[in-house]
Amino acid sequence: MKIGELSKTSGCSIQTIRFYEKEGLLSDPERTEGNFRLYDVTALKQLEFVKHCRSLDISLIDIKRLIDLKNKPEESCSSVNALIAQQLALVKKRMKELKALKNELQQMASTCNSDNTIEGCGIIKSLDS
Amino acid sequence: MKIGELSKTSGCSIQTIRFYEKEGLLSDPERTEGNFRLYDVTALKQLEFVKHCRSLDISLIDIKRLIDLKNKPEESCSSVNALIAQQLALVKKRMKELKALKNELQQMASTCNSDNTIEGCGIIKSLDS
DNA sequence: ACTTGACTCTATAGTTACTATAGGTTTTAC
DNA sequence: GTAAAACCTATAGTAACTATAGAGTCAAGT
Repeated sequence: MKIGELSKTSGCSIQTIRFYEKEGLLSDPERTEGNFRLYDVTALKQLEFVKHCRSLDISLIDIKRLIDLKNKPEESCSSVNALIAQQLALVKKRMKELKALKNELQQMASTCNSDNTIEGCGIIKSLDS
Repeated sequence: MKIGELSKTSGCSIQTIRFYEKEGLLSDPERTEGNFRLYDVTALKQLEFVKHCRSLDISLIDIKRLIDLKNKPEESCSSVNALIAQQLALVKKRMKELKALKNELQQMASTCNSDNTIEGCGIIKSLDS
């Protein structure tokens, strides 16, 4: 299949596919005589692997590491484990931050009386302090 | 004070201060004869306003909007309210996403037996599916 | 008076993960 | 045969900074 079909099948935009290729996350595809990229099911699977990792917010560099690890099936998977654990720690940290944000924003929102002018606005006041 | 002192007092890096100025979040400061930026307490307050907004993950564009609103003290503060509400919605949405991420990552992590090889690694398997 | 070092200046490039565009080529359908 | 659709590469833009290069300014010490 050509890139347009891969794009539709995978749900990745054409530019994103070309971008992943340039970043080394997808192997260089075959080309037609006219230089069009040609993909097979293996390429689709590669792309879906990347997509799944991205949906977990794993960075492109880490995805590359995972791909490299995948290609060494006999090695220990402790590095895979470590990578996922690190990702999990990152997510937990961000969640904690967002929780604090949410609290402050809710607190602020509650101080705003929408009949008021900006002059007396509780939100602006709390941002100023 | 000069930019170095403002940087230390505020906790913002020098480059960030210059960047905020270029983006119009801080008013253009006085200059010494030798073209060094000169700040006063007002500038420090402006910077702290920006910093506080950023700590709430409010985008620079929205901070600019808030600053513009601050300068119209007689207007209704409903737009301020709307902006904060929108920010809150954003944070809530991201929290929901992260919660789902966390669950999947935890689920994945639990399938990894660190004695195993990559070949049999449950994490890689779930990423492949 | 001179030099050294700390501080500042502007302008530019790099970061992440894409998205969008320009300008050109190839293929497909009628 | 031609027009539209799909494809190609290369480059610039996004957000919010951070880092660098190369130059100018200023204060202290000799």
